Amino acid sequence: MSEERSLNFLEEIIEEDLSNGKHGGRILTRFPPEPNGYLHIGHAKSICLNFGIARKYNGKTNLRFDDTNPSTEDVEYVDSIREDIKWLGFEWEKELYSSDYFDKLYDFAMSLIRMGLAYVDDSTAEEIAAAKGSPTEPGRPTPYRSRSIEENIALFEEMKSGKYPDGAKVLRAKIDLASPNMHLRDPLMYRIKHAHHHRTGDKWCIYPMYDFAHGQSDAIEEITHSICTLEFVPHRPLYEWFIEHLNLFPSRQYEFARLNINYTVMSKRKLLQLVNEKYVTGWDDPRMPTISGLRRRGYTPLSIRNFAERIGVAKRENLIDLSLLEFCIREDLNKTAWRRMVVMDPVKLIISNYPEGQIELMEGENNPEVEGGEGSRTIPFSSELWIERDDFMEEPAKKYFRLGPGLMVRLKHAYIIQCERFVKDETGKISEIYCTYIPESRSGSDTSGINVKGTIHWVSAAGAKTAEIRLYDRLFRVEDPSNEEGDFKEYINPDSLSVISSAIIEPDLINAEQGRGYQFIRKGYFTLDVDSSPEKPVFNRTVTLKDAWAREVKKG
RNA sequence: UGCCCGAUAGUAUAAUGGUAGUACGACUGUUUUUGGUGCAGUUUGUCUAGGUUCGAAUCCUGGUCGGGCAACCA
Repeated sequence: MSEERSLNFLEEIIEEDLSNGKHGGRILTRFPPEPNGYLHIGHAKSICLNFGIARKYNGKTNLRFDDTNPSTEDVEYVDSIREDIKWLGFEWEKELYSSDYFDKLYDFAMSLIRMGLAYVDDSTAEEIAAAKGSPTEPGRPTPYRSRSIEENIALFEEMKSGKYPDGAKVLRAKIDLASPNMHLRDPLMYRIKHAHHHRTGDKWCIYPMYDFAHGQSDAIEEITHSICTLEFVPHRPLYEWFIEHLNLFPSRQYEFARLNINYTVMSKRKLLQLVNEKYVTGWDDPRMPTISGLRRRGYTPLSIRNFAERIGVAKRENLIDLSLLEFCIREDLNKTAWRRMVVMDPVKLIISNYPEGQIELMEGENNPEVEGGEGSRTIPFSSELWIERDDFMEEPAKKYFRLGPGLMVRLKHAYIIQCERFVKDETGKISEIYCTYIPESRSGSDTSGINVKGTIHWVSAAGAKTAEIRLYDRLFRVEDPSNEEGDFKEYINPDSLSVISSAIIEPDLINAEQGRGYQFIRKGYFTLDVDSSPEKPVFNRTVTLKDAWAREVKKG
């Protein structure tokens, strides 16, 4: 293992355990999603942590679906979770389900009852909540706390057999109603839920609570390091209480701070609202921070893994700059994306000294970052071209390196041109720009000796194809929507999506492949969307390029 | 006003009693047939008040601030 990067606190714990010979040097972690939604980038952090730590220390990682609440869970989610983890580049040792352990868990509950450490309570949810007291006042026992062991056994069996309706009874651990830790005030172990489970069907009508399932599941699998997020810190004493009293394998729980990124939200509940209330088109909307959304947006597994590595792991609350995620995807795509030319806001450019009707085939390397360019494609050139409207200024600003009356630029992969004149339509909008080209300046065999400051992209008008382009921006207008007054949805960015219905694309882009990143030169990184058809390609903008000129303009 | 967790540049994250460093961002310069990339550089920080110590970001005490905990959710 490389020691270049310093260890995070979890790696320190593990190295210490390893040097103490704990568990015979065996490391087994687990990733335990509840299949009630799609995975998001926060889960990606956890996945990279759990799988990454195991990989680093020659251990393994189980995938365990924490499916103890049938009313919120579904196989649709199981499938998407599996796909997302694989896509991120990780392989699990075993695929398991908390529901695999329902029989064992039931037996565990019975033994606790026999030890006098659990009881059936007939109180309503409200009564139990009221009797729990408050953080500053101790709780009181309900009348059912003193039931005999025999009665509890009989009642719990009846609960299991389906004799009672939902909510009629619960099974609680008998711990300490005065504990300063609310989680220890006789927590619920089982509730009655006559619901169909996506794996166990109708076999059960009682289901264990998280606290009675998670630690024991870890112990059954002999998980050595059970890594979860900070909100479970107060649950840890309970996790240990069950393991201790049931005399199980001593799995240990460790907690880290969950990921937050600015200008988005990161809770399944909120993401579900965005989907259900149609603020986005689905879980995989490219604006969503879900793994499937990021994938569709054009993010690569490597960029997300690198991101997870760079943000680090600690126990303090954090709000990561979106710019770091963007840096990570640019870093990867810069090295892998194929360059293409696309004009999004076109204006006609006519080269008056180039033979009308002539077509010349230019060559453009696919990837200048790689030796050999990963091959090349041909780009037709002719006397009529489309260029970007903002690559021309009637009255050029200072430090403007593009076209303007009398100015010269290079057409990427082609010739240097000089602007002669321009024409406006009746609305005052520039409709045509006339230039002359310098024949000796052809790209690759330039003998003109002329140096120009600017290079612009273009597409030949003859035979030009079009595509729909979807430009995405941050989903929210504020950095931390969850911490603002009122409903977080009030802070949605109304301009998070803008569509260019017919951008002009160079001919080769008709052959664009699904899953590949493209850099539209000077514009950004793009990828083909699933909505594409052969007649109508659709591209998603993954991220813009850094734009020093835009910053210059902004500064005034 | 109980218990628990935390506090280092704008944002993250190191330094584990001995030179406060790294990344992103921002800014400068340089290279460039992408105002991209690359390269070089600049910028900004230990919450606070005490204590221990030759020496404290680090250990101790008080305070302040932020977060979590009283779902038949996970």
